[in-house]
Amino acid sequence: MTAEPALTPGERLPLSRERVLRTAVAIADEDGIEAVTMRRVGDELGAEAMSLYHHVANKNDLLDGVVDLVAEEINDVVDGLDTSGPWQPVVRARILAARQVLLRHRWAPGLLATRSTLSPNVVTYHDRLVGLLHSGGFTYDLAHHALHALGSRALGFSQELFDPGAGASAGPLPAELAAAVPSLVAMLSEVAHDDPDSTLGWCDDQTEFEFGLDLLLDGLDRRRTLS
Amino acid sequence: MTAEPALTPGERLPLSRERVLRTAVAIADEDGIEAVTMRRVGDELGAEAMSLYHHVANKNDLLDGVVDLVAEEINDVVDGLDTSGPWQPVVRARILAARQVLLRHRWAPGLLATRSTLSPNVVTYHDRLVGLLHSGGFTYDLAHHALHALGSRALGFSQELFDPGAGASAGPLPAELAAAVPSLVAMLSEVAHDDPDSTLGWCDDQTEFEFGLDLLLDGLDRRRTLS
DNA sequence: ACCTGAACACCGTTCAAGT
DNA sequence: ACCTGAACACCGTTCAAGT
Repeated sequence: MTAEPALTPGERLPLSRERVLRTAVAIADEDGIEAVTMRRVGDELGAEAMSLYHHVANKNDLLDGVVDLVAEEINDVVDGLDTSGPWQPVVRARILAARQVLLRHRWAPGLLATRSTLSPNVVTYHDRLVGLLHSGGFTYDLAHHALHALGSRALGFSQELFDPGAGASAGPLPAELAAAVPSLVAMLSEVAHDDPDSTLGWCDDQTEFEFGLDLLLDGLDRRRTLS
Repeated sequence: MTAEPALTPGERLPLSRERVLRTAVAIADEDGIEAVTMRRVGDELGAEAMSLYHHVANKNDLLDGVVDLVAEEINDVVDGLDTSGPWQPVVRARILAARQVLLRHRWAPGLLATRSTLSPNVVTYHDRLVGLLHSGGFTYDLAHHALHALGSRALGFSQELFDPGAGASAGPLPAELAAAVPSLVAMLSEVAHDDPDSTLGWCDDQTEFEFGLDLLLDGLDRRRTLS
């Protein structure tokens, strides 16, 4: 994708940490994160798996680098946003922009969640967010609570454990299962009735994300004006 | 732990799906979820890894079963709670009780997040939650939004991508890194000053969980009274 | 029917050897 | 210095064979 210096046939670009990480991201985008193996990354670069170890310490380090690369992409996007005006629409727009980047890398949220060592670019992202909150009237104490309350939502995603819509799109439930979860059945039928268009996947992820986000941002603003 | 029929020495309890799953939970509690391999579970039961395949379809099925077992433990606990009175303290107590169960299985949240097939007991848990919300005055539409807004918090945990306290407990930051994240440094120093006792791990997970939970529950109650 | 041993395909990774 | 081939330890899983 990026321009490369011309090479005589048979010649190969030297490996580098950067190329290794970008290749890993490309593989994950194409075939999912589980397709990212040392052998596959090597193959894709025309090298042996073992050659990668000169540029990343091990697979864990590679995945840390991949996460950091995605976070860098997020920072590049959100750094260009307008930060003037009241804090709430500014923070809201920032988080929704981060979300757009993650939607280009569907595997990223799951990977983010498993990393133990923290990515410098993820830290930087949160630093800027705290800056916006503070200059928007938050005490640092409230900004701190806000980071925890937002959790992964600060970066634009929320881990859904249970998608109520999964059952709906799979058609009517077996009678015995329906009897076991009467409230969900009642909820499903009413919501489906309200919105008959969305027959499949009637939970709109974006709408639900924004609902939850606004719930939190509204609540935080209320606490801000109380302090 | 549970009473077993007496066996003559050398005799062995027959395997069963239940015993396989309970053994897997015990291993995860002891040594973490990554220690749960087919070979290890077999060993622990005095059987070969391959024998497990007569009771679980494959490792994925085993992990699904493990998740469902934990969710069953949660349901057993929350079903005993008092549900009289206003919805908010009832739901709050229910979620915090679920959280207590998950704190006994630290690996469970991470596993929950990776499962694609949904556990019957997780579905049941959410069914009861919707029931409480509805009888507490929620429309089914709002209850539906509430499930998405709560996300993993409904079950008592929140995936933290970034623990601001991790840096604090690791001692003072290197100067160049501190300069790169000025807002976090300012936040850290102010919050640490407010609460000088908690020198290590100054983010109280339980306090932060409850702060975020109450933010959401308060917001939901406000929308409830508006509708 | 339930369980087993050997084997297979696939990992991440080590290491000595090449250039 | 960077890269490689063979090898090792560990997975999940298949399969034919035992009882």
